[in-house]
Amino acid sequence: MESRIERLCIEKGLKMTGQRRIIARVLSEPGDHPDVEELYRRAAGLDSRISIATVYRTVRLLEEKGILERRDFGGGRARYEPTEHGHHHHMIDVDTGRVIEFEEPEHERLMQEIAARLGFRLVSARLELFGRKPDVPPPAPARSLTAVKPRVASEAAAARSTPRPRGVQR
Amino acid sequence: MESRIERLCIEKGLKMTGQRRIIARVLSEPGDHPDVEELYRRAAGLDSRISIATVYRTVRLLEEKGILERRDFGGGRARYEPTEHGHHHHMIDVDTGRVIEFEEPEHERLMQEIAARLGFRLVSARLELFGRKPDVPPPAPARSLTAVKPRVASEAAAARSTPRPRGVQR
DNA sequence: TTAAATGCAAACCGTTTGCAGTGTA
DNA sequence: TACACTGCAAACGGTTTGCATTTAA
Repeated sequence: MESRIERLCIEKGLKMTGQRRIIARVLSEPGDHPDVEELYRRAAGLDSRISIATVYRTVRLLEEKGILERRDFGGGRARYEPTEHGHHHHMIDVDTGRVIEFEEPEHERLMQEIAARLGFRLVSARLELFGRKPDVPPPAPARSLTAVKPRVASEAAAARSTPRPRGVQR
Repeated sequence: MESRIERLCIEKGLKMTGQRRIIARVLSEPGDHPDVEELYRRAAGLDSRISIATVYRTVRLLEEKGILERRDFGGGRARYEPTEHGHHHHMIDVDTGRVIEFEEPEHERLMQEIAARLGFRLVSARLELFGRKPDVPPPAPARSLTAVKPRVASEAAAARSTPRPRGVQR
């Protein structure tokens, strides 16, 4: 079965290698925003003949072709999502790192207005809301936004990513 | 003459070394958001006995003390500004990298509302507008957001920083 | 057949850190 | 005098790249 992204690659004239097909398939999984390492992990799970260099080259190529969009939610790693849905923004759960997308026409209009007031033509915009579920108290070893994969030397660096809710740093 | 940040350092019980005093002074220059290299360049201009490791350690310490805030406007380098003024957001000129701060109460309210609608208590938020002056056509060697200091190997990386206006990559 | 894609390992860049020496309080 | 701070250089983590090899079209 041919994934959506695979189809787009073919349309753009890219060669569909085995590795590319796997990566395209993983990227077609809906509703998440994996970083390159996560992508690599999932892809390697399907076919171990994939190197992380290929994953990096592929997401970069796909971004240049307009098939993917790169996001930066802090933590020092780029995350990717398929380009498809219109303008949308992100609500990030600071406890789990989960990302929820939303659209907001009123907000769209307001941003145009602000830019115009400052004398600019709006090229792009980024709105990210960092929040916490009020009913669920933060789990015991509080997992911060960037705690997806525990690391050693750079944990501090990850925890310091912008914006960091006061009191959650480690 | 004692800078605002220097005073805050003393209040927090930090030792005021010559290097620290210089860095504090540079950081007190109003209305910009330098990255560490820029900070280092300016500080070294005032006193050459400053190493970049000290600049990194200082901004980190000052961030932990709540005196500075770290920003990420893409380009792979953290930028810093003094913590002082209330909630504000940023309009970034994609041609020059210049940053304009603004406040917007209506927007503040809207963000609370969106978070609540999604079932979250808002912890923090980030709104960044990337724009271009409509009257000034992009200068010949188009200076992108991250072109503050021309580099060699990582120019491509810098140009790919989120969000990147299509057609301005190099 | 050939240009594009890959794997490997080394390079790169921003940032952090270990250690021995320096300077503030 | 004690301990925070500093400089240097090496380490680190994410990302890119040179080169020889493989592979889709």
